[in-house]
Amino acid sequence: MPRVGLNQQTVVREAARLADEVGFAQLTLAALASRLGVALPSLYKHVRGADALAQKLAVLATAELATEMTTAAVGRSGGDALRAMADAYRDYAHRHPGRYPATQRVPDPADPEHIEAGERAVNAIFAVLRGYGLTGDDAVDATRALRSALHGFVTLEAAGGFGLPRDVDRSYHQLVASMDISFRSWPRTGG
Amino acid sequence: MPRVGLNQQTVVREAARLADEVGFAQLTLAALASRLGVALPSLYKHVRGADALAQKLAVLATAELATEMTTAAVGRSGGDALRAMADAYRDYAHRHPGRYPATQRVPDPADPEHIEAGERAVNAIFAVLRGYGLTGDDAVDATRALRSALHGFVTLEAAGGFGLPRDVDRSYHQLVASMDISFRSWPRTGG
DNA sequence: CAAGTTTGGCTAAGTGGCTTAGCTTTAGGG
DNA sequence: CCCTAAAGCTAAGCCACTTAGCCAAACTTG
Repeated sequence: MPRVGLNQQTVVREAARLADEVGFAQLTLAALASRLGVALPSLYKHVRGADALAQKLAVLATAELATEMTTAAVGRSGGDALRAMADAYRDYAHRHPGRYPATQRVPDPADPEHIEAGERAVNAIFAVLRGYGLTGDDAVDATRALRSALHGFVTLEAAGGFGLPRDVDRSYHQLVASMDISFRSWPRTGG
Repeated sequence: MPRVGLNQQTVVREAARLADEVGFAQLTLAALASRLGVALPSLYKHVRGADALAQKLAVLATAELATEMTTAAVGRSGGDALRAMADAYRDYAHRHPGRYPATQRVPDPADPEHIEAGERAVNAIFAVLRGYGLTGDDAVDATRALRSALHGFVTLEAAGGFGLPRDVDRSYHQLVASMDISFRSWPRTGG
């Protein structure tokens, strides 16, 4: 049997591509193996199992998303930065419908790369909020609010939860605009 | 074989209880059958399969949630109504961690009960927004924003996505307060 | 109350996913 | 050139869902 020459990285990368094509929930070791041209159990030489694969995919996707959020906000501030980051966020979810859900997995404390990626994403948001003068507890609250709004919107959109004909892009822009207003007049707690 | 006397309603109700105990993702026909004291295939006399069960559970949970949201807002208006409804929403997700995820399934057009439940939930939100003077396209956008924020928060919270020590209840209240501010000064489009 | 019918239970069997065990063969290093 | 580590394989088992087909309980009706 000629060797295909896989390693963990190639396996995870192909899993990401496959997930984007068929959906995160339909990402299966069987499909991945056949896509890579090996028998299913061969994958276990590179990943510890289905759950570990999802975990590694989470790292990959979180890192990508963090990078795109950071890049979008660079050189901007205030509402400009917020809009750019929010657009980058939703854009990523659109371009990578299979990877995006993976990013919601809570970072594995045993995986430094995962921790780092998660921190980069949060720090990108923190940096934007600093432009609104939000720090400390206020920044934590505002970060949670922003993550909730963006994640919620993107998730509902992907699930087909927005039934009415009203344009979805516009709704998103309104949501971001309303967050901008909120951050300007955030109820300060002095944290 | 003595009959247990199941019907679709008892099956779905027990599924809801079981989901709350073990989690929606761990809700399995095998576990449900053993809980009900029958063999697994017997369930097929009452439900068409695992997917249909999830669908029926979605109807049950959506109807419950819609009722609680509506009840919470009754007799209140403006920020009062918003806070009451938001609290009811998160409270439901806390009390029914297995049912809540089921509510995210998009209503089945072929199931009038499901459609009705979904409409009741949306109408509850619409009613609250009317208190802010939001109607037409503005109300659609604002509804999407509110649903996104609440769903996103509750989902991230349930997933353990809020790592920092900052109190989560307070963050939620801040989020709701910020939505209140947003709705007061919603960027009108004249829809 | 008896007979017939409906129906809610059952067992058996097949599919597809994940996982482990253990073998073989390739590829690379001494 | 041989030896070892690793990358592939097959076989086999587990668990979930699903379908088919049987049997007995309960209801309906004369």
